[in-house]
Amino acid sequence: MAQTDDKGARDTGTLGKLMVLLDLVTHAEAPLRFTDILALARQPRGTLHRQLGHLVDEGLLELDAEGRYAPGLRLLDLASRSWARNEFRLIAAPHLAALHRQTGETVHLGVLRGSSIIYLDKVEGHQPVRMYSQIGNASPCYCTGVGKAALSALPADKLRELLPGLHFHRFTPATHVNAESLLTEIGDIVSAGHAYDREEHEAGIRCVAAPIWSDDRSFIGGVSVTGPAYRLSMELLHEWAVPAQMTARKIMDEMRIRLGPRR
Amino acid sequence: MAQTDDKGARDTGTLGKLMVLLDLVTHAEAPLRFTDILALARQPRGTLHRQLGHLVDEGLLELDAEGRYAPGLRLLDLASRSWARNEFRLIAAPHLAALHRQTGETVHLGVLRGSSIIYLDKVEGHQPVRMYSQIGNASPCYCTGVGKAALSALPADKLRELLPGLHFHRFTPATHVNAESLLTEIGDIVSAGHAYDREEHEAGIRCVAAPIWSDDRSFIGGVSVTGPAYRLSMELLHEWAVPAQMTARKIMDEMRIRLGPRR
DNA sequence: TCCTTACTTCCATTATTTGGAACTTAATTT
DNA sequence: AAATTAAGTTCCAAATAATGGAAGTAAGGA
Repeated sequence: MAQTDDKGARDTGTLGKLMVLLDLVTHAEAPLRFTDILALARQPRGTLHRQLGHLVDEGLLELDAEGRYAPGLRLLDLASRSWARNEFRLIAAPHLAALHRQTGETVHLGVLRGSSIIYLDKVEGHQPVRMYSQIGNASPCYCTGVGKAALSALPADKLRELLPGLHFHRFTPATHVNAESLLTEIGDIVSAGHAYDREEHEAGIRCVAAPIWSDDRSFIGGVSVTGPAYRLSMELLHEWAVPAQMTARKIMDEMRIRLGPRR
Repeated sequence: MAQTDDKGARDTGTLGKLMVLLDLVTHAEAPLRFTDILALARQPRGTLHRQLGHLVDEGLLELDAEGRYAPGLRLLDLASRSWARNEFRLIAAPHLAALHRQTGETVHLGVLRGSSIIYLDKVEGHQPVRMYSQIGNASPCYCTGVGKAALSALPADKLRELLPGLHFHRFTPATHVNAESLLTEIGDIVSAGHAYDREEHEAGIRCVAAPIWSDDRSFIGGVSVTGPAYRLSMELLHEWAVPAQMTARKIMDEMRIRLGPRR
């Protein structure tokens, strides 16, 4: 099993239990106190206390003077190495830059992981970029351009496995809220070769995305051109579909050369 | 270089052992095969195999089709949340932008963690930024501007604890290679209120940095103005020292307001 | 001061990890 | 093609670490 599912995070094993806890704290809006975590994690006091202690010892969590737990900086160092070495990102980078030059809009690179899209890179305009605000973020697959494009490259059996696990959240009035309508659109995306996000994740934001996959489909991602709805009409977005698909094609070609034809 | 740690990274406990392994793989130059890791980690075959399996199950490592282990993408998602919520960075961001506008050079924000500086933010010019290439990176404290500035804010007893643990690596001819010369310079930095990096970490790169600390010294970091030696003469760098110190002062003032005066 | 709430420590019990060895699979040589 | 070597995987009794109920301590009111 190459990719870990959302389900994959079993809470068995010492590491599994600790990762559940780490997720709980990192996904919170603000630092959590011991009692808050106690209410969320179904663990006895003593056990939870020691588990949090271990995570703090390792720098995965930080405990401030007011006794609140927040994500630790150790994660940053680990992640920067993960990102710096990621082969897919390294291969894609120049092609993303070219697509950005061609379109003048923000370009994203994402990879499917379980039922989430993790953004690996972003090329945007002049302003001093808040890259991290996007890179690394896990977004749902059912309401993002890259996500839906990726789903269109998923073999039918994997797609059937994935769909029941989705929890549809209505981010905007345009968000898919059930598997049926999503599945219908995925059919269209397969034929067209590209996917649109019609303000489904964030109001006022549109994108067009093209899927990227390895021959054996063990790896699936996508590239997108994103921008504000006031500037990107659906007609203009349609024009960027072909450049996006060509960029995806070039990245796939280079992956085949660099990583071998099987994958 | 293996320079991260501090007393924190004990290899006792299940999590500690797994983190040692995770560090080993993330710090490697390239993906490692099982046998490579076996040679590096002092673990029996069976034990190592199960440990790696757990890390892969949790998405902290990834195992490719050729049986090579690489850092996993789960780390990216965790880290992006750690970064997005970091209070110090959020407070500092507008002040970094202002310093960048004033100097026209690259501005860095870093925090001392053990004997490493972890870069938390970066503001640089127009080019589509490779932020992650710097953000999150752990660099040694003894050869970076932010690092030496941070050391100058460390209480004497903490500094004495830290020094013997340093492993001096001669990155360039100008790098400090022993505690004595470093200690002498730290004395100068304390008086001056700012630190220079005279091409000590990377040839051709200079910077001036000012320390940032909380009242109780539980938190120590720094801000720097960095640029190529051909453009930043030592004289020009000297001019940026005051703006850097004023930026540090503003950040500290705001931290005192937002996080309470004790810290 | 007493009372409540929040957090921390203790330790006999329980569950997980350990690691040597046997086993399977893949690659290389004869 | 068979034999040989190397690489990776699985097994299970013993060793070790995690568990969790309960008792202890500290902080913040009334």
